[in-house]
Amino acid sequence: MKIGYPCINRSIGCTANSTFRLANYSEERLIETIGANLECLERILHYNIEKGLLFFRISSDIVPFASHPICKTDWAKHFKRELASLGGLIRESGMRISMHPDQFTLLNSPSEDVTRRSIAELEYHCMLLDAMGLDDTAKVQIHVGGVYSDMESAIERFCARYKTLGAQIKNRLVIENDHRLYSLRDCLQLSKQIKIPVLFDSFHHECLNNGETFRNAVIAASSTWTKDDGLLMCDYSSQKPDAAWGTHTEHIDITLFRDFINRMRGLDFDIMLEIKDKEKSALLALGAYEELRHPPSYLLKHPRTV
DNA sequence: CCATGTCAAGGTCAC
DNA sequence: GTGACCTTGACATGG
Repeated sequence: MKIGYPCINRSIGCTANSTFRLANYSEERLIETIGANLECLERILHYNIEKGLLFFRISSDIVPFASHPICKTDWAKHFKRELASLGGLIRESGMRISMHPDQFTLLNSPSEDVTRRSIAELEYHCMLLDAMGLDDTAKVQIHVGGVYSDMESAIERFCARYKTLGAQIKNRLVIENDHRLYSLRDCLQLSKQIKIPVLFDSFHHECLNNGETFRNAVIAASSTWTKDDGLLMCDYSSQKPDAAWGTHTEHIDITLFRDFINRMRGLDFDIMLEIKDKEKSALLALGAYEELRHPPSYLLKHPRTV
C-alpha cells in the first residue's frame, strides 16, 4: 500500500501548479512557468521520497493552457530532458502517479464541442505521463460526467465516446465515483461494458452509495483493475466537522482513518488523501498505517481497539 | 503592500 | 430562464 496526497506541498515553499491569466499569455511566459513548475515538482518528489510518501497526484496546471488552442508550443519537446529525468526519479523510487483533470472534462456531454475539448485535455494529461516515461499504472482519473436528465443514455454516450479514444488515453483513463450523480454501482456497471478501471473514492461513497460497506466496495472496485493497471487507487477523505455536507476536512481524523485501514485487512491498494493540509495529514496516515502493520511492543501487550 | 474580485473550460438545482 | 453553487488556489487589479 502506498500513501500520498494531491498536487500541493505546503511545507516546501514552492508550487508546481503556478499558472497565469489567458489575457497575459505569451510563449515566453508559458516556458518560464512550466520550467518553474517542473523545478518545484522535483523538490516535492524528493520530499515525498525522503518521507516515504510514494503516491502523488501531479497538478493539471503543471503545463498551463496545454490543451487550449492558444498553445502552439511543443512543451513536451522543449522540456524533454527535464520530464524524462523526473520520470526516472519516479520510477526508481517506486512512486505511483495519478492526475485528475478538472470538472469540465466531460466525455459524455451532449455537446460535441465539449467532448472534443475534453478529449484534447485527456490527450494532454497522457502526453505528460508518456513524456515522463511512466507505465500504465500511472492513471488519469475523471468522473463519469453529467446526467443530462437521463443517466442511461448518458452512460451509453460515455461508452460510445470511450470506444473512439486511442490506446494512449484508454490505457490510462479510469473513472471515479462521485458524491452526487454516479455512485460506485453506476461506475461498476459502466466498467462492465467497456472494461475501464474504477477508482474508489471513500468520501464520495459515504455521500452516495447503495449500501455497500467500505470493504466490499474496495473489493468490487479492485476487481476492475488488471495487472497492467496496477493496484486499485483509492481517494480518501472525511467530512469537515460543522461544514456543508460533502466538504473535505481540513485535517485528517486519525481515528477514522485507522478504522478505515483496519477494515481493509488483507486487501492491498494505494491511498490518496484528499485533505486540505496535504502532506501533513499524509504523514500522519502513513504513520498510522505502519503502526498497524508493525505495532510497537507496548501496543501488542495492550492492544488498542480500532 | 494588502485586500478582494476574478480566473478557459460545465452541470445541477433552486427559484 | 436566470443565477447561485460546486470547489479552490493563486493571479492580478485597484485601493
